[in-house]
Amino acid sequence: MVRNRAICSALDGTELEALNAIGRERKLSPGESLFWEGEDSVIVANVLDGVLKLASNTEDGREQIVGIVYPSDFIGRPFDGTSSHGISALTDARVCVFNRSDFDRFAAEHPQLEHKLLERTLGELDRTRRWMLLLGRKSASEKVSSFLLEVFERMGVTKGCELRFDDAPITLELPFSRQQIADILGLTIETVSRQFTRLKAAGIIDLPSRRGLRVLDRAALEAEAG
Amino acid sequence: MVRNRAICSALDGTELEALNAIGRERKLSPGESLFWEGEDSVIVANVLDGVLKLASNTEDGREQIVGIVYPSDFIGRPFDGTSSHGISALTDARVCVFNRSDFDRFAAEHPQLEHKLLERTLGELDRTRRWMLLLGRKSASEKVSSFLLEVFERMGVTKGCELRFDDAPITLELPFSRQQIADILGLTIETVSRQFTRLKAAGIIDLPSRRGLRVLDRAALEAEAG
DNA sequence: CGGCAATTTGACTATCCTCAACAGGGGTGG
DNA sequence: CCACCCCTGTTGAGGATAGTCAAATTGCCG
Repeated sequence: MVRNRAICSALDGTELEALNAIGRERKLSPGESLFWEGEDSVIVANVLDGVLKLASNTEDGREQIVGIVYPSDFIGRPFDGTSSHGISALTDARVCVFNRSDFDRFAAEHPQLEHKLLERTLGELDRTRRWMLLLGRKSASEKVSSFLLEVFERMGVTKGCELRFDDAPITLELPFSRQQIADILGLTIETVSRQFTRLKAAGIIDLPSRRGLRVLDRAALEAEAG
Repeated sequence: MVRNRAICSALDGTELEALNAIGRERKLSPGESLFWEGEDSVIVANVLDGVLKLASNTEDGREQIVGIVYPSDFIGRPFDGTSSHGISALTDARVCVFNRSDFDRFAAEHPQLEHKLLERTLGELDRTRRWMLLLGRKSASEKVSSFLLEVFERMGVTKGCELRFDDAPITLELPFSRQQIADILGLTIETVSRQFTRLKAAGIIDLPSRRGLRVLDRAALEAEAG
C-alpha cells in the first residue's frame, strides 16, 4: 500500500524489480539515526513504515525539527552529497535504503520516477513554507493548535482513511514526545505543556495518556490556530 | 548569463527556441504582484533579473516571507494548480512567464529539464529548512547576523563573482526595506532596527545609507550568528 | 511496588513586542 | 536652489509573552 503512494508507483513490474535489486530494507528503533547532520549523505531512502524526523541543530545544542517523514515519503538528497540536517526515527520504522549513486543512475534512466520525485519535492517545499509562517509569526497557542490539526490530518491520511471529526472523537497516539513537539514548534517543553493543559481545561482536547490525544472540539481548535 | 544557471541550461538550441516560443517576458515594478496567495497559479516563471519575495500571510495581516528569489531561479508550482503563497517583486524585475499547462507539457517531453528543476527544488528545500532553524531557535541578534551573512553570499554569487570579505569592505545595496527584513526573520521592524544600530555601534557593520550596508568585521558577524 | 524519566506546575526573568514620538533624507513644488 | 512634506527608519518607555530554573507529580516499566 506504500507502493501506491510512493514514487515507485511510477514504475511497472520489471522496473520495480530492478529498483528493488539495488535497495535493501532496514529497520530502525526510536531515536536511531539514519544519518547525521553534516555527514556526507551517501544514501537515500523510502519510508515503508513508521515516522522519522529531520532536524537541524545549532552549535550550542538547540534543535529545530525541520521535517517529519511518514510512510511513502522519500528521504535524502539525490544528485548531491551534502545534507544539511540529520534524520532519525521517532517510532519503530522500516525504510528501503539505496546507495545514492545507484539511485542517481537508476533515476537518470527512469524519467517517470524523477517526475514523481519532483512532484513530491514540490509538495514538501510548499508544506515546509507553510510551516515557516507558523514558526515566524504565530503565538504559542496558535502554534500548538495548528500543530494538532496538522498532525490529525497527516495521521489520518497515512492511515488510509479520512478521520471524521464530527463522529465520536478518535483517540490518537502521537508519535512525538513533548520535547519533540517543542522542537517542531520552536518553543520550550514547558510552554508546550502549559498550552496542552490550557486546551484540556478549556474542554477542547483530552489527554487520556502521556502521548494520547483526543480532539473534542475541532472548531475551537481551528479558531485558536489563527 | 542567466541561461547558464537557470534550468534551461539543460536544453540545446532547438529546444530552447521551442521553450521561448511558449514563454513571454514580463516586467515588474517593486511591490507589484506576480500572483497572490491562494489564487490558482496558472503560470510558472523564470527570473531573468531582479529580486522577488514569496510570502504567506495570516488572516489578521501578519506576514512571513518564506522565500527570496534571485535571477535564474524558478518560481511557481508546476503540475498542481494550488499555490500557498503570493509572489511579488522587491526590485524592478524581469521574468519569463509560462502558461502552466504549456510548461507542464513541455517538461513532460524534456526529462533533462525536469531533472534540472528537481535539483533546483531539492536545493531550495534544503535552504528553506536551514532557514527554519533560524526562525524557530535563534535570537534576534543571531537572526540579523545570519541574515546579513546569507544576503552577502547570495548577492555575491548572483553578481557572478565571489565577494572577498578580506579585501576592502564592499558596500552592498540591500533589496529589502527594514519591514521586509523583519518579515523575513520573524521579528518586528523595531527589533531589526535596534539590532542594526547595535551592530553599527559595535563597529561590525556600517550603514552608509538607508539600504546600504558594509560589513567591516565578518568574523564578529559570524560569531554573532550562532 | 519502586525507580526513573517524562511531564507538569510554579515563581521569576529576559527578550521581544507594542505604542508613541522623533529624526532624517529624498523628492517635489515653489 | 531651497523649503517643505512624507515616508521610512530610529529611539524610548512600558508591558506581555515565552523562556529559565527549580520542584513536584505522574505515568510507565520492570
